[in-house]
Amino acid sequence: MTRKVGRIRDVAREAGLSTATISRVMNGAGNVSPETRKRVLDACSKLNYLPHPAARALSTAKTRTIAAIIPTIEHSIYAKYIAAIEQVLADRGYSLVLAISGADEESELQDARKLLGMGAQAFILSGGAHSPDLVALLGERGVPFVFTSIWDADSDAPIVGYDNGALAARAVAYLAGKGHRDVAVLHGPIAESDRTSARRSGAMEAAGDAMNLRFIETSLDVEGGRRAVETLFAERRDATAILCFSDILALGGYFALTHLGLSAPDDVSIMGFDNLDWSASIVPGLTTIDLPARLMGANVGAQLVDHLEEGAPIVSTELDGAIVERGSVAALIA
Amino acid sequence: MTRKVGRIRDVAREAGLSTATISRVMNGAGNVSPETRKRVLDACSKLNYLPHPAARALSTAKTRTIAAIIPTIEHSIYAKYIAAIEQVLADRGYSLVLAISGADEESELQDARKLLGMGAQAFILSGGAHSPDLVALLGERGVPFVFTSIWDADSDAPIVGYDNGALAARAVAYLAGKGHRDVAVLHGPIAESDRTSARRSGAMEAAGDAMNLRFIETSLDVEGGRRAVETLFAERRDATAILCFSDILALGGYFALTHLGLSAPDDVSIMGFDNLDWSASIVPGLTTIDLPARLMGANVGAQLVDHLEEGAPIVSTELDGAIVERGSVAALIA
DNA sequence: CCGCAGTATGTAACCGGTTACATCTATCGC
DNA sequence: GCGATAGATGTAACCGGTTACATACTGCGG
Repeated sequence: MTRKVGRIRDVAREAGLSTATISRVMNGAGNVSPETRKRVLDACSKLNYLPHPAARALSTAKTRTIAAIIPTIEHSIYAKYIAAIEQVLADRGYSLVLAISGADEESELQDARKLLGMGAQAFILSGGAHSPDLVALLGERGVPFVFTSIWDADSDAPIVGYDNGALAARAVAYLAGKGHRDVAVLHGPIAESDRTSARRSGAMEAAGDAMNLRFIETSLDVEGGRRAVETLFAERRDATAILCFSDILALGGYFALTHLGLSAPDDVSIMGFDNLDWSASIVPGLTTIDLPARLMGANVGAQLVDHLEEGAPIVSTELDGAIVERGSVAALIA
Repeated sequence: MTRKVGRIRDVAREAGLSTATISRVMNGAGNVSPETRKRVLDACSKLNYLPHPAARALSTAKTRTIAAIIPTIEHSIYAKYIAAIEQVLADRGYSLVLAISGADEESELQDARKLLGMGAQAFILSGGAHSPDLVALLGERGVPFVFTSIWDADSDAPIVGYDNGALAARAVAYLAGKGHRDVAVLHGPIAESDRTSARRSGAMEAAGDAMNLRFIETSLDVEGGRRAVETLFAERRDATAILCFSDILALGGYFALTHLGLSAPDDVSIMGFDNLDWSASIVPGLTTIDLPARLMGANVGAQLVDHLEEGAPIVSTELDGAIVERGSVAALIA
């Protein structure tokens, strides 16, 4: 009934050798004569042998599996980032197990427990807000983990990410440099992301008294951006620029403007955050902050593999973002 | 050095019982007296015990892990679908291992081998074009798999998906009903997706001699859509409608129109495929075909778990799409 | 008072690899 | 010609659970 899959024993019998030799060939280790190696490989392919992963994991204590827990996969910025992780892990012979926690610390902890119970050897976490139990759980078991998408020079835990506050400040300074004093700042739910609050603080600080920032919290999707901008303009049009803490919101902003018969940058300037792939194609091109999502994924993936394979230390790394200027922000003539 | 993690033996010693009893409690099976159960649970939490996944997998031959191989994660339609799969698997105590194959049959086969060697108990594949070796590999090992995103009533393998040809035909018929005769059809690289060719055939068939379809192949991203539409209008404007086989392309199309100073649906009608979440927010709202990505993910995930847990048969299921009418298609007055 | 059924628990074989150690053979230096 | 050494291969313990089977104890009917 159950189709018996070949075991190492069968290969050994087929090749007339011991299981130890088969194992040596499979792992490319030890001294094996060329003829023997060939005999083994022939037997393997004849029986279509694939080592039993659990058995191997049991004796070596290695699963070659790394877990990532993200709040959502439905924003392209995460998709890019996950794609980069998957790619580097795959190149190194590792697998990515994914859990989507929905920005809830408690369910993130549950996910981690499950993934641990599935053999994950390392964890990639998003942001810096996590249940203390989670950190304790991983620490206690000696499972390496790294926080991503944020930067905090004082963090005890390894971090690979960018400084959200500083980048937001840079965006505000950029707008200030273009002569904008009144800017509406759109962002997603603060409660759901420490990145959002970091960006808010950074923007606030950079603005100081010289500028008038108006923060608007909305849902983190295109419709949220659209609604916010429509509401903003329905009330009173007192902002010369709209800074969106996600390109997603900016896209909604464009739609709102179209709907109102207005357009950027003539009627109002608009600036994003993320540099999603359509932001160069939209008309006018969206001036935004490029986040190194891909680089971040590749970096964290490579570091974890190096750590697991060779015990290399995980070094916290601050990645930089960059303003990419396109046509959506006007210079105000004072 | 290496922090020893508690084993079942340690729990047994701590509780003054045998490993068999601990195991029985951990798995909720067999007859265990209430007091004993409590003693075991206390010992577990005291030692912070978590069963070793590989050991468990080795003796039970179950890893509670399901693999999905997708061509890319960077189109929201896949992200939605993956999110749905992850959710249902997580609810059932399963994990999702993800591989991104980039639409290449050979690397898909490699991925599958790796995932198999990682303990995946079932596979979720995209589309119907796969290496015969892949199907053979899975079949031989008795690993269940299902194709998704397509529908083929004659397929031997289990399929959960929608009929791309029929849906494209429906879109064409819809445009015909609105009086359109000349329509440009934008799509991604044919070589990369059997869904695309299915849609082409369906559209062609529905059009027959009554309509004049002009197929344009472009890269499957916003910029690709934009370029295609700009080129189209630069040459000669002979189409009254643009049918995009992905909302992504339609978005680029909108941008192109804006760039050219034109607008839908007055100057040209535009229709999409996918019903991505921004398609209701764009102005004018995009008339498109809603694909049941979420439902598909949930269905295939649930079926595979049921199959693995209870041996339930996997039943091929055709899911339906639906035209959602918004404002981007004009009715032509003949 | 005996035997049987049912419940609770323990014993140990087993899952399929890896690998330390043992064994055997061939080669080399002197 | 002999011991030392290196290379090739085999033996068996071990990784940490699960589970069939054995055992011990309890209560009940006859």
